[in-house]
Amino acid sequence: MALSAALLAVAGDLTQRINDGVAARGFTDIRPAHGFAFARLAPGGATATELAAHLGVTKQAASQLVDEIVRKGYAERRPHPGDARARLVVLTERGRACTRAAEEAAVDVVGGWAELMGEGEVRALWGRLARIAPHGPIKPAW
Amino acid sequence: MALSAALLAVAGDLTQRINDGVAARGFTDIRPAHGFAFARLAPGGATATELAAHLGVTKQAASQLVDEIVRKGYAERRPHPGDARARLVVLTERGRACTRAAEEAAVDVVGGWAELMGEGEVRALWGRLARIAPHGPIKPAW
DNA sequence: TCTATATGGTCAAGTTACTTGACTGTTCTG
DNA sequence: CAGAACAGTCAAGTAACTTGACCATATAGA
Repeated sequence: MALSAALLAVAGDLTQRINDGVAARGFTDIRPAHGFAFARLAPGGATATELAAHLGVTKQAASQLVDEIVRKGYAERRPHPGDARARLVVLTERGRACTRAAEEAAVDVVGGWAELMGEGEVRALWGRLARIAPHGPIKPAW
Repeated sequence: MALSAALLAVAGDLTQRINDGVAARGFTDIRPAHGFAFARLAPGGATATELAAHLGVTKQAASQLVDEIVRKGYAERRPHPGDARARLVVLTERGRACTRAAEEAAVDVVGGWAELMGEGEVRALWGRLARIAPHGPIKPAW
């Protein structure tokens, strides 16, 4: 159970720091959940239902999240080529800028880890984590 | 950012599996957050304010959580020896049984990891995590 | 000691990020 | 070309928090 707490502590700390870094770069109106949505949208966009599956929430919740990021100018809805029911959600330039800010912030934080334990160790840690739960839920379950 | 997602995936997966294991052992009316509260209460109890600090929530939220676990029979409030303002929250036998169930479930899950990557690797992983964010937030920040 | 401030806890109300349920319009399947 | 499956939306409900106001006790300073 201590291992579980350690994992949560690291995940929570990292998420918080990245969010702080993103806010420090001028994007103060978004939450970490939006960042994980951006990650799914970045390579070519996605539908609301795909986003829902990625985040582990209902399609209604995903749709609400899309409403919000569209309203705030981070994404836009386009007609889906090849499926008239669906709408493709794609990032705007602002959305891509925010995603870059998140990447920068993540590099900063993980760089701090590298000072603590060495670059190779960080890579090894990453590799092990990726093998344990490759399709685990992104959102918290509690 | 992929590292962040991997961490969250593992933390979420582990938390979920432990909770499922606890439910399978007959404790179906609690959430992971309660488990983290139990971990703080187990060695001699704690006040609501201490619990709030441990979980990273307001004292009101902690107090509500205590109300709930008291109502469900997992803990009880006692007068605090040496501070008439405070009340010491201690686990009941049911609370301790639930904590043991959580430990068992955790052992099961982490045992699965050991099959995947070896016992030594799991220990190494644990050690590194503990060094990265020894006082990170237990609760999700998003 | 007495007073001022800090602290532990509770009560009440408000907020937010979800959920469930019902519905429309479009696309697959046999 | 009917009927099931699916993308999306609208509306309402809910759970787990939050903020704010308050009381009782404790601690520190004059």
